[in-house]
Amino acid sequence: MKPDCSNDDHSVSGLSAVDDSVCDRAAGIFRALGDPGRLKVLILLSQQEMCVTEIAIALEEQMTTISQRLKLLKSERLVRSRRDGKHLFYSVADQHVSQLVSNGIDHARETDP
Amino acid sequence: MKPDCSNDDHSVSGLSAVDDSVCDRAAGIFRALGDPGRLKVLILLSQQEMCVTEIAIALEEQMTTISQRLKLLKSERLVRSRRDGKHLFYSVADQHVSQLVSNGIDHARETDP
DNA sequence: CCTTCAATTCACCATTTGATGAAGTGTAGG
DNA sequence: CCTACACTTCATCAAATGGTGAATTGAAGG
Repeated sequence: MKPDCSNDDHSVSGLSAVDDSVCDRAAGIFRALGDPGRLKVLILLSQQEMCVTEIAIALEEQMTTISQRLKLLKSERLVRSRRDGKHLFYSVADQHVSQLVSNGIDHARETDP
Repeated sequence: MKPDCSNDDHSVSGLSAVDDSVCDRAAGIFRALGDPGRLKVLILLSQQEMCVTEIAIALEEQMTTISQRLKLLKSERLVRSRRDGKHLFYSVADQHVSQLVSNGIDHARETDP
């Protein structure tokens, strides 16, 4: 039974008919970005490829903490890693990710402090 | 002390020098988007203005659940509300929000299933 | 092989989160 | 004013989350 305020549907943006699995995946991505610690890692990696120790030093955190964050970011395919000798170098998975992060930061800046 | 893998900084994108408070705010926004339930509400509202009851029916959830989600989304300034008689109509705060959601969905679709 | 450095995994903890039902606002109509 | 409807707030609780130190894996170099 429809409530008396119901409106007839007229889809607008490219957001109509979003598959549940796609929705879950998108939420997973946003969730991964939704922690200041992980976001800082991504901001760093948007600027340059870095190894775990470097990130830990830059953010003044324990290496194990950074490793955990990277694990989650990687499980959402937001970062990639490449081994070089003893080091594992991480970088943003693709330009799309930096874009997403950048958009979020922009929006954060635009809405009144 | 620098690790032997250290690289000289050469900022690239518009993401260098991100204020801590901005970072926290951006993370807050992403966190709000990072739940399938809330994301579904936003996807609905990206298409049209709706009252709480309508949203609850559309998503087959309890009204109190939807109300809680809307409260969080509003606290992050992702949605606006407007009263009309007994009804409270909610809509996306601005086009930027739909854009952000849309980008996330796109990214979710692009990365292999 | 043995040691060292880099990084991950594991187990544990406190904290946060999200749904839920009961109770409380607030608006309109009789 | 009193009732009905629309919605929010509150308190509760199980589940998920994030950081931490100890133990583990993995790659050089002697």
